[in-house]
Amino acid sequence: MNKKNNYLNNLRHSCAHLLAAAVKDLHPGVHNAIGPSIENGFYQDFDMVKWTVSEADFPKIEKRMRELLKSWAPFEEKEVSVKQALKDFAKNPYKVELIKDFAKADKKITENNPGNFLDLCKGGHSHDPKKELKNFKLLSIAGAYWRGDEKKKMLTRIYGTLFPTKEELDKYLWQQEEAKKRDHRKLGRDLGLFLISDQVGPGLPIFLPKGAVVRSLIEEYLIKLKKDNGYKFVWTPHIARSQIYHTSQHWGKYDAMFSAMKLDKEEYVLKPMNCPHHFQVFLDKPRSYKELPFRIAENGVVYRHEKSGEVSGLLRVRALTIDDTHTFIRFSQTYDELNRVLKLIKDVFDKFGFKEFKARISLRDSRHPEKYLGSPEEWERAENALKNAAKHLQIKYNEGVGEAAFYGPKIDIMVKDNLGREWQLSTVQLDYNQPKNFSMKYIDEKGKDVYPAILHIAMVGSIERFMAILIEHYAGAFPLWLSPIQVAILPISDKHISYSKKIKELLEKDDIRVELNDENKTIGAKIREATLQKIPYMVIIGAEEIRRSTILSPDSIGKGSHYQQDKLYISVRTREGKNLGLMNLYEFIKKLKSQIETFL
RNA sequence: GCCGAUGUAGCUUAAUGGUAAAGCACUACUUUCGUAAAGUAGUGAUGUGGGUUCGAUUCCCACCUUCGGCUCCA
Repeated sequence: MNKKNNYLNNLRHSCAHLLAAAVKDLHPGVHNAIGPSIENGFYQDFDMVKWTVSEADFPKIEKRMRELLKSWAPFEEKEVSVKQALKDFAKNPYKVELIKDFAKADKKITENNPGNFLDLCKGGHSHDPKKELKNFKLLSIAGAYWRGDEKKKMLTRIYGTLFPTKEELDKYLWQQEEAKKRDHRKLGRDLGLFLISDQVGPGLPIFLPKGAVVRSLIEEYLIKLKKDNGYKFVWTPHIARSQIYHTSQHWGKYDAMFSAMKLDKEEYVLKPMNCPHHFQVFLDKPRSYKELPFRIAENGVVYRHEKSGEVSGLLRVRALTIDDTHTFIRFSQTYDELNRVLKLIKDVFDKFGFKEFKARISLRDSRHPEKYLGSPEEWERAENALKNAAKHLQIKYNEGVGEAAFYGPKIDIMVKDNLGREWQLSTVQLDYNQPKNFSMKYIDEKGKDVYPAILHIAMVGSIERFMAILIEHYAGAFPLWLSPIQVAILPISDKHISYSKKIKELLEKDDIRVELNDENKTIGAKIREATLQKIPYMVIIGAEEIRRSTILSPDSIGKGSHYQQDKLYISVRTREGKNLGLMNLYEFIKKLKSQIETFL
């Protein structure tokens, strides 16, 4: 952590003390637990005992914080004995627990008291509270378990943030507002993309016609990309005998599995992952080394029992579609195949306008070889293959030692969206374990049976989650190629509808997704609606356009085949509000096509 | 799942222990309009199930939905 961050963290952490002081001042008898600084602010946990606190109390608490701040002096840490500390905090069971733990760990115990508020703290504070702690704001309230342990008591957590200057605080609050405006749940409704029905159930999104267009465009793109690069698509059903997950060793370890159902006399479950189904494809017949790399893919729907409190919009759902890919390789092919996959992943990011990304490579903890399957040499080779492939493609990465699964190392790729937020999208996992569980083997040049390695690949992860990320990334204004409606045709009055219909037909003939607004509304209202719907282009048609066109009477349009696109005129406006003026249909279609090809 | 908040029409919001208000949207009619909201009228709602009460959308209980959290360690 750099110096600047330390300074900011110290201020935020100090502000948590101030919050604790204010709440205890309002309700003597509550216990303050811990109050660290976090990524965008700080929090303070309380055991409210017999009181309650809600966001409605924030103004009152903030006011008290400001009052107390007036009398606060610079923080000073004072080392005290265990005995003294236990005496000072005898009434606070959380502090007592901490003091005892620290004593056991032989840590120094320090206290501070910036202004009639004694607290236990390791240090790292403001040297000028009156000045430095001014620009804070309480944000939200939530429950959190003491020490993050769901078996322990639930405390009340108050979140807040603080910045050194008012400008920085305001900027942060503005960014939060902006993120709220882009919230895919709000845009999903406003733009008619998807809905979540109470009758169908939480975490089970339904895609409306426009959302379904976006969804299938994403899927079609991924299918084409993969097909063009040697992947064969398969299709697998959504349930399987429970036994298959015993074979894969997921049973009992994977807690998001839905309860089993009885069919005839046997137990079946909804599939929580596609892997075992895909393995059946490999197992279909004896495989030769000549068939490797053996690549199969499917946008496979899986079902995961996410905790009820964790489902949210499209980000966390219970029915999701994974752009799943399994590649069976021989060991010597690892590096080449990784290179190939990572390159494709970069293509995907390009296509969707993610300019910044970085990777995390999860490695084994070499001090504990017993925790991993396979020999240290195999691991060494696989890990190096991952690192070298990332290096070769100039992907920045950091290493997570000890984060690998027991069956192989992996690489996860995170992208940065247009608001600067990071999302994990892709994952490529090496697996030496499942071939053994399922007895998947190929026959090598010498006629010997050999276990392949498997690459588990998801380029965008869940299509639903990816859509949520895209909606927020683009703030609902999808690039032309991905827009559910690409062109809105807006006749000025109903005298111009017939000509508009012809234009619509001609655009549709060129595979442009068009919507004709023939409602009885003013042109201003139609423009407003199309703009709010974030439709990239509006085509405005009135007397002027028709007059300029070679065919003067709307009735004559389409009669005979003499019309030509370059003789039909339209006016064009963009969703950004730019008036592109009069142009003929040929020019317009050419413009659209070229823009679609460069995926803008 | 747990803690807290929440639930009024398709959306955004109002009000009340005694007929639930409005804007947008929708429907009909009028208007035929030139680059971000034409006019008039109409349809439409208290999440579900219990309880208290003469009477509940309002108070109480349970359930459900949605939202913020539950990884960040004095």
